[in-house]
Amino acid sequence: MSVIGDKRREQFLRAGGEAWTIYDVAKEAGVSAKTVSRVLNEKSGVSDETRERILSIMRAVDYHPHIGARGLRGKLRGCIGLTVPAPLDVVPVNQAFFLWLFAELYRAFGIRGEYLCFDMNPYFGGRETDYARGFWEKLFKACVIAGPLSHNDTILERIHRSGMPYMAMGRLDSLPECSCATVDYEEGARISTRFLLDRGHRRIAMLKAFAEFQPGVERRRGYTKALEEDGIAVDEHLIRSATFGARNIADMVYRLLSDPTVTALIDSSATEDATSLREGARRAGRVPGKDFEIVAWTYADNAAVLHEASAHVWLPVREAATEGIEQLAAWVEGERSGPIQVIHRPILNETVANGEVPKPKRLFELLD
Amino acid sequence: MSVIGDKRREQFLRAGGEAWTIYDVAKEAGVSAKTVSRVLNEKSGVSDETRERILSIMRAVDYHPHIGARGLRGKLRGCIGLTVPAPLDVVPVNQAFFLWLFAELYRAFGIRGEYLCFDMNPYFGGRETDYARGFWEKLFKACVIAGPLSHNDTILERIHRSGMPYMAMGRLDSLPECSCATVDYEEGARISTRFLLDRGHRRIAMLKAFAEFQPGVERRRGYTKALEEDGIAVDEHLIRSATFGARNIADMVYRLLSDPTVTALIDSSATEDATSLREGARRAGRVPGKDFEIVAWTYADNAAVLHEASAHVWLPVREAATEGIEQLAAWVEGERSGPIQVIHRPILNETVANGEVPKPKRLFELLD
DNA sequence: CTGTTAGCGCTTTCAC
DNA sequence: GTGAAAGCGCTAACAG
Repeated sequence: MSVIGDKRREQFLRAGGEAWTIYDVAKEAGVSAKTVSRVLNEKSGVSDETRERILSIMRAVDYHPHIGARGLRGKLRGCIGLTVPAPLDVVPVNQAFFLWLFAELYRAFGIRGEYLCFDMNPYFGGRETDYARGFWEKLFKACVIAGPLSHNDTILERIHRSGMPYMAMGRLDSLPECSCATVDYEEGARISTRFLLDRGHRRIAMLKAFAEFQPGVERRRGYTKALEEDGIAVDEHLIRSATFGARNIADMVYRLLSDPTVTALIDSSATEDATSLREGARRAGRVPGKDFEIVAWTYADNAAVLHEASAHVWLPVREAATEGIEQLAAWVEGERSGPIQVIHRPILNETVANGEVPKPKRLFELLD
Repeated sequence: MSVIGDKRREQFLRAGGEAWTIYDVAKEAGVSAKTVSRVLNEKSGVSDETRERILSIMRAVDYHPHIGARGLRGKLRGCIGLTVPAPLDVVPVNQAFFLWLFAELYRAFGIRGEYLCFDMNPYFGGRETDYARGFWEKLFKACVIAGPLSHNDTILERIHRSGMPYMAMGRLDSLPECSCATVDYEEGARISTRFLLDRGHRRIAMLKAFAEFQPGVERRRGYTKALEEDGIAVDEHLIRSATFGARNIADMVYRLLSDPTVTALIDSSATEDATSLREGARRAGRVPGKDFEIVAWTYADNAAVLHEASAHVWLPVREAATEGIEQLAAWVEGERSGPIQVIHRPILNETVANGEVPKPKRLFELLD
């Protein structure tokens, strides 16, 4: 039962094709704007008859509230944000992981009709912008921070203090109480090193990623701790930071293995690409799995990134993220409050499947 | 040269941690809000000295304008929208295509610091919402409409009339002047049919997708036109609409080929999955490429979706989309105005590579 | 070069 | 059950 029939609808569209405001609807219904607002926000204090009348006018004229105006007076925000602390074309985001993450966010938020708003945080005018600007500009009602945080990040603390729902897929030493869903990289490095120490190695090299980021700091700390447990001093030459390129990784492996006293290698470079490791070893005249032992890190459960490895350390980042996203959704819905703290432990696996994992592709790598 | 030093910064944060408004900045600078607004919007009429002072205060207190308030008085909008006319888990979106599209949008918009806002248009409370709500709610400054439009879509016309920049990756018979970047499906069907007619076939079957959508309508029209050119009447039994499942496609192929008079098949189902076609043929006791000829459709240039096919029709949808996105970016920047009209012609290719294209995965299909 | 006033479309507060 | 008035943070129009 529509007050304004379909045929008459056109004549109600305002001159110039402007959209209707709450006042237009109110005038049409012969009520005040406040009553329309009450209907809009599903609040009580409106008779069924009035409510129906207003709703049918809204439908007839295709009324939509101005999302910015709502956020101005009320505190309502528009979107669920997805930010990356470092530009997408700089930080290595895996295609499969991105697709997975998008699907998760769809299930948690998209399905409920939320907007999902990406801030890709580019180098804009030569330098990065504030990755949390979506919060400060009052666009985001909640935010997922995807990617490693710089070890001297100061933005996260401001987000944290704002009280808005957020979930970082990484932690920060400087803010242990932050809301996060991640993996304990320190523990990953510790058990990797422990494993090799227990097998008698004393000169253990580590190839590590994310030098300038928190996960890199954690890797170093775990490695150091394990060595200290056995009273072994850290030799700085045995730690090398890899950037996110195959050539660089091969180079770093070559340099580490050129030292003949090195009998073991932890590949925590996070590339999951065996070829560049083999290439580096070959150049150093070393045979992986034969004259040195390897522990390789992987994001895929029970995956054999490198069949020559003695063990694989599985980092359950997706599993942590799934829980974190769920909890963030609950926080947005007011069913809980923050902070979220999901920190999964890496698992060291000595028996791994035989097949090799296909080389992962970065987000903007050529497709097909 | 900052008016407020880093150490003094904290004391300028308002009590309760609320964000600064333009008035706070103005008071701090000893000017009016309008002057601050001018600086914010990079407008002239402010002395260099005043501008610098205001800018340094903004930096010091980390001022960010309220994006909603800007859109309220000014006409500024927040995000570049990405909408799907049908829910993402219903319409078959290819993973590779999605990744490609995201990369294109990143290059066109993300790089400039624009927000990219997805409206996934779910079945919300049992039915689809208006896929253009991001426009009506004044959230989108521009919008890409990704996916097939329903043949009786009425929303596109309202977007068109609003004058906002938009680009649909599909057309609508009812709105030939709409802004779009797409492929001429009618022409694709026409040349497919023409090819088979010229090789002497008279009983040509067509497996077609998107029954309820504009591309489905166009397929039928092209097929019909070609037959009519040769004075052949359309036999309704020779056209079957496939839904987006492998089983359904095999079924439909089986039914079409069960008719022994059928000597040719156009597979415009858009699945790019050869296995279900072969399965259907097998069940009908037919040998593809031997006792019937096939024309298969593909989105990948020079791809052999089906090595038994006599010809492949390549639909350059990505190529069209790239141009469309570029033009949309120019429209947003005010360097041009709408509507965008990029309509690429499909190419019929008789010589195709030998290898087979891997089975494409849908957006939310299980990964790895 | 700078300020004042009004008002964007909504929600809050308070009154009836 | 309903409305009047004020105000959220910003910018347009106009004034000086």
